[in-house]
Amino acid sequence: MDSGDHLPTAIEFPVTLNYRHGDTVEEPPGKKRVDEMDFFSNEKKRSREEPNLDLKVPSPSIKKEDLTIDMRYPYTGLNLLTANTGSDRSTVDDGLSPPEDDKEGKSELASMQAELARMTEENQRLRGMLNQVTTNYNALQMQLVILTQQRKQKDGSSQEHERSIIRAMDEKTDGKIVPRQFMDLGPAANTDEPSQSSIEGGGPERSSTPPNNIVEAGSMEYRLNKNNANKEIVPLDHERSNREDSPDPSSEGWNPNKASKLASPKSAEQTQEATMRKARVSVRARSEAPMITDGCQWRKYGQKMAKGNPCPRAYYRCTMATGCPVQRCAEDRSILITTYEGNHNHPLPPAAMAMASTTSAAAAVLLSGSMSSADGLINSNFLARTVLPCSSSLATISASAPFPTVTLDLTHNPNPLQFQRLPAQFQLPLPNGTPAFGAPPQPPSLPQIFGQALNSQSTFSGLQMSPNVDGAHFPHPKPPSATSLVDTVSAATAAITADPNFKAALAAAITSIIGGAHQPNSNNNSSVNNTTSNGETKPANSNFLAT
DNA sequence: CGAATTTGACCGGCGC
DNA sequence: GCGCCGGTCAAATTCG
Repeated sequence: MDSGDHLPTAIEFPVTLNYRHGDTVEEPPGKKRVDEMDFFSNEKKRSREEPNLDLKVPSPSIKKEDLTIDMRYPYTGLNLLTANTGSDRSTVDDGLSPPEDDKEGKSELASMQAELARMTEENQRLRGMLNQVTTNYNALQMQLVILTQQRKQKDGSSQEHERSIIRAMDEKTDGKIVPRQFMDLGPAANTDEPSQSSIEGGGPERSSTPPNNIVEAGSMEYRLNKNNANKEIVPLDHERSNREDSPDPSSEGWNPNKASKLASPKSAEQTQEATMRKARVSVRARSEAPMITDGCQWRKYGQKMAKGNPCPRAYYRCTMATGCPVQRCAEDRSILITTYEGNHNHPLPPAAMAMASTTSAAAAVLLSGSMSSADGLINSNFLARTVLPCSSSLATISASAPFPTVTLDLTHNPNPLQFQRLPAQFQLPLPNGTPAFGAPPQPPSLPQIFGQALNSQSTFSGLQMSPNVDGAHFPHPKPPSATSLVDTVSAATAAITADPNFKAALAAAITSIIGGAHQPNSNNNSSVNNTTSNGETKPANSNFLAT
């Protein structure tokens, strides 16, 4: 990340949305939905939280033009407002202090001025600290670039270049080599059988879905142990209050003993899944359609009005096993935000694998630096640009959410060949190019590109579909050897077209494959595919739609 | 009539 | 301790 992109740059004021609630609502008189009540309570609270922009100058001795708002530390809450009072305040009758309090007022003024001076000094000190941090960051980035170039000169091959970048990123983290999930090429014990309930049950209904499906999707959360080379995981239930991934190993959030107790023998494998579950991949796409058809079966189980969002957030659960929270974008009803969370624990149909590879790639990029919230995000953002060199506007990474979230923004159409005509129903065509539901041939979407890339490269062992895949049989992913990995990357590189967006997409897919090829089946439901789970956004119920 | 959706209620986390 | 809020449950309703 560079300082310009990710450092907070402005104080954000709440945005008032012109939402005429109830335009399309026809409710029986006397009946009030809870969501509606929620919304209005939100409105009420929002109005309370609105910043008062009418500056009340505390004293006539302080002129408005003397007020300086220092926005360089917008999130620190320190010294945001400084005032140059100029003259002696006691000479001005502010109407509040009776004349007999002049002495007391003077002393109060003196103390305030002293405090003001202190704050100004602290402000300058913080300013200096920020400058130093920025300088250090720039120096580190320069070192990284130099290191990368040196390694590139040593070995001109593109695959070595990619690996050197990754190695450089590893070395950048506190000088320690931390194994990356997509570089961990150890053999995968990926021989678990598919979930019986998912496969032989012929697609379990929610009513018959075992409770562990729900638990697996929503209740069990794990935290990655940054400081353990084996990437042991800690159930978050035991330290939920420390979810913010404190980088400090001595902090309460990280207890090695607790971690070792709680981690299973297959901790490394579970870490893969845990990190994938921990990460969220948000996909923004322009769509007026009610839902994304990504090949999976989703069942709506709830809908809520999110705070500050005129569009309702709908919740879907994969009826094949997994669940994901989803929502629709607030600022533009034509934009669909789909948040994917967790892993499928069942085979995916080909169409679903395309999207799964997309989200998995994004999650891999995100989680490649997930050892901590601090350097992890730095690394992630760097990797987002390294692995996805042309995706600065395509992929963004956020730490604001409870889970680290990478957002794939498909709302921009950088290349008309690829994105010029997203159908009204945002569909993910089948990998063979046949659009689902008989839609006419369309330019490929990003996930479709992934799917085609995957199918065109037979060496892609991770997400590769067998040539005779028919949707009823889903091959177990084969763990690639180190050499086959190089071949894979090489083959993928050779397949990259001149289209930079295709390059970025393919790079993401490669990352996905490398990172997920050995993704274990560590949970009881025996995940077969190395993909992230898919959530899917549906449009809000028309009764709730804002206008 | 079974499946899917809707929607009011409930629960737990979290901030004040 | 209380209230807000996100997420989930489950009964009621709708749909095919």
